[in-house]
Amino acid sequence: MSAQIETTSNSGLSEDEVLRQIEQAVLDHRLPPGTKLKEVQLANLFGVKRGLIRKVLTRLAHSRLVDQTPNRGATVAKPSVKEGQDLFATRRVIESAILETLSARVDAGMIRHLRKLLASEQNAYRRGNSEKALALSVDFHRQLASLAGNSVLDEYLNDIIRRTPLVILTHLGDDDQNRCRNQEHAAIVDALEQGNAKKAVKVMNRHLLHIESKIRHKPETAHADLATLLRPQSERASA
Amino acid sequence: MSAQIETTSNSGLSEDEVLRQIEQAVLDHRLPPGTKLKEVQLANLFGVKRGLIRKVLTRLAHSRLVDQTPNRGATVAKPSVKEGQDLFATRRVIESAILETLSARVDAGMIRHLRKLLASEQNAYRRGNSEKALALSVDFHRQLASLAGNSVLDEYLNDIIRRTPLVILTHLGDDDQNRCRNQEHAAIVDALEQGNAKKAVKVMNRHLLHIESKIRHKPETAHADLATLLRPQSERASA
DNA sequence: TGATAAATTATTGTTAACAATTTTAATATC
DNA sequence: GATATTAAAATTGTTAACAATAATTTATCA
Repeated sequence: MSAQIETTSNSGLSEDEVLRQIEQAVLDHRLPPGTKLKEVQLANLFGVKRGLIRKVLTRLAHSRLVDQTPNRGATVAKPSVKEGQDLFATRRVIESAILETLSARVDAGMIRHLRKLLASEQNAYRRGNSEKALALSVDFHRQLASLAGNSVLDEYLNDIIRRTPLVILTHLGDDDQNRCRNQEHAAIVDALEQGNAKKAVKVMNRHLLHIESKIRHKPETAHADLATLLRPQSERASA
Repeated sequence: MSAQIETTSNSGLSEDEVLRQIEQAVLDHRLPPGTKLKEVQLANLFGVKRGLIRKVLTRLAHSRLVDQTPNRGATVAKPSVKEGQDLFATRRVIESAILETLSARVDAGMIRHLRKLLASEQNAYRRGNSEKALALSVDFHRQLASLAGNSVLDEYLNDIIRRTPLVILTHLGDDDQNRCRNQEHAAIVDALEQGNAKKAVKVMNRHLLHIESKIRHKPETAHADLATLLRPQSERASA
């Protein structure tokens, strides 16, 4: 369990800051789904009282980033396949709406801003700085929402962004293939610059579907071979 | 302050139940925006300890139903005009997506279910039972989301539904003109039955725009007439 | 009489202690 | 050695008390 620790030794963090840091740890793939979040441990890590941690966990559970079970504590959420599919489908709806809204109000300054972001993102990829690239990819989507100027869509997109890693890590694993494709970000900005909302939306849908289409029920092994199952463990490993 | 009290005298309510009741009071227009929510008072009303109320208020604040200010307590939220506009615009996005999703999977049983709901709603309007009609109108929207089967869209719609009264009461007042028009609900179900998603979406947009279009900045009186302002109060009243 | 300061009350914020439940480790039994 | 039982430790849930802050009331002064 490795939530980032940023704390001053004599005074603990605020509730909001603890919340933010745990959210960021999820986003950075540092907190895998299923991770047990123990109150006393977190309180010690962040240099705060347990009461504050309990408040933070309540909020995280309310946002569905955390599963809380009575008397058993909190774990990082593990969304089902259906939830994962629903989340991505909803993400397509929200991101499309953001692009349509943004397309109607985009100006040269905004395009410049987005292009700068893209350049940083490409640079991070080129240097092989995986963490940085991930953060900038995420920020690209956030910036679209922010520039679109609808605070409710912004809010929901940020909610979705926070939950997306849980789906990916639970069902697909931490693999570069399951991340944003940078060239599609560029194509979205191009379309926005051309005032072509339809095209932007189309690229965005493709962008999300490249991950979404991989989220499915894993077929059960229909009829497990009993002989294989009953063989001693050491023999099984070499089979 | 009149949150509904449903409690057993010897044992208080669960956290979830207190949350639900406060949410319902907002939805029923019983808790106007700006209402002060005092912890000790709520604890007494619901027969619970103050700690539980604090948890509930945290959750309500996280959902933006409540504004919490440090050392000053919690009040029922008063969304700005912009937030109100953003919320309705987002509502149109979400409800449209729900209808599109539902249209692709609707069956005769679902139509029957919706028609029953419509009948109850019409009945309540006919009898002049305003509270009941409001509840059934809200439920209509919820049922569309539930039948559509995307849990994330469902979640967001419910969030929006909880926040909508705050916008309406803050900016438009508690007036039947600011409620759902029942015949539009019927038209939506007709369109769904005909497999006409486009039509359903169109009616829904009109349905929401009839309220949304009234949410705007009230024009400031540009240049107050000094003579009028300085006139004694009694003379002013008759002018 | 109105404005300001001081006192009192009400409310929110925090805490450590204890209760309740779960998990882990140790011990006993077969 | 495997399983069951018991004990101990860890963790979560709750609470009342107290601290800190804000709101209201009362007293004082010009």
